[in-house]
Amino acid sequence: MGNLADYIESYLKRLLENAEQGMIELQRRELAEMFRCVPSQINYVLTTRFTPDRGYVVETRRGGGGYIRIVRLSFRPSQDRASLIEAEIGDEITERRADSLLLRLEDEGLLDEGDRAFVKAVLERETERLHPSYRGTVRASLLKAMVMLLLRE
Amino acid sequence: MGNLADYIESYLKRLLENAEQGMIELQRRELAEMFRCVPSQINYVLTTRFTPDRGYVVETRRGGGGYIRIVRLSFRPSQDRASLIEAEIGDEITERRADSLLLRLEDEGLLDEGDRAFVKAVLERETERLHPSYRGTVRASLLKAMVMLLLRE
DNA sequence: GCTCGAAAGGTCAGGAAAGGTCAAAGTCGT
DNA sequence: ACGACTTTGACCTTTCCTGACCTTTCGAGC
Repeated sequence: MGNLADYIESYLKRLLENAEQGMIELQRRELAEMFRCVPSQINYVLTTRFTPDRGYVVETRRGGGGYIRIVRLSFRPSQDRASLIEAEIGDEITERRADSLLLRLEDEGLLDEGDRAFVKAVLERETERLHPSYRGTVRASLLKAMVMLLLRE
Repeated sequence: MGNLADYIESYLKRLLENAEQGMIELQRRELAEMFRCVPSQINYVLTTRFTPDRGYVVETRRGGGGYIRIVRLSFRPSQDRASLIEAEIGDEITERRADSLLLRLEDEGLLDEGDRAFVKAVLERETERLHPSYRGTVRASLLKAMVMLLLRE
């Protein structure tokens, strides 16, 4: 754990711990100066460490007065769960597999009947008019997004 | 949030909050003097932040006794959520309009910062690898699905 | 009424100040 | 020596702010 990216990561996480609302805002250039590295190193840290899968969202703005904002999601889908969802769903999924995944989540008590029905209905409605060859991937995107939102705490 | 445009934006929004009928009227020159900037800076703020997509309408009049009027459009009206969202998003949507809509929902207090950022991030991630000609429709599907899920309850 | 000048607001292009991207080079563990 | 991860730097895009110049409206004086 001795490289620069790790130091920057833990510095940012420390800031986040102490931040109200689990959100910090800073400038890329300043941070880079602080760690004496090129600015693009900051992007590297952000894209490898502060991803939605790991429970973070990064928003930025360019131009004068630009900034980088890191939000720590209140729902932190546990590492396992996030990667499990990712692995289970993948880049595309059939309707049958989507259904059975939803049923399984309901069985495990992670989703209630109403949520499951709602997600199922949205999946059907949003995919039916699509060209068949795109349904699988869109269904996967939709399912991942909604499940992530529902499993938050 | 450290630049002039942001300060002017939040000043105007504060005025709007306290205004009856969600409408304010002011003079460009005065406002510019107040913030010690050139008048055209006001136009910049108006065209970038108070757009119809974000839920505002701006009317102006030149000449003696000229003015700038900003009206805030509110969602709220009774119409049920689902059809309102459907109407607002439609079959496809650009990234810019999606951002505007999310900001508007946050403005209205229907979404918090974290949820907005999360939805924005998912839209970007799930959309970037797609063929450009499909992005608009997939983005619309994802946005509708997530917003409905978040506003349900 | 007309004309003209003053008093609004509008437009646009350019420079400066952020942050973004990508590929090549470097490092490190196995 | 290989592969994965890290670091760097050259070049790109977006956003902000200003200033020079343009258009519209009103009203005073003819």
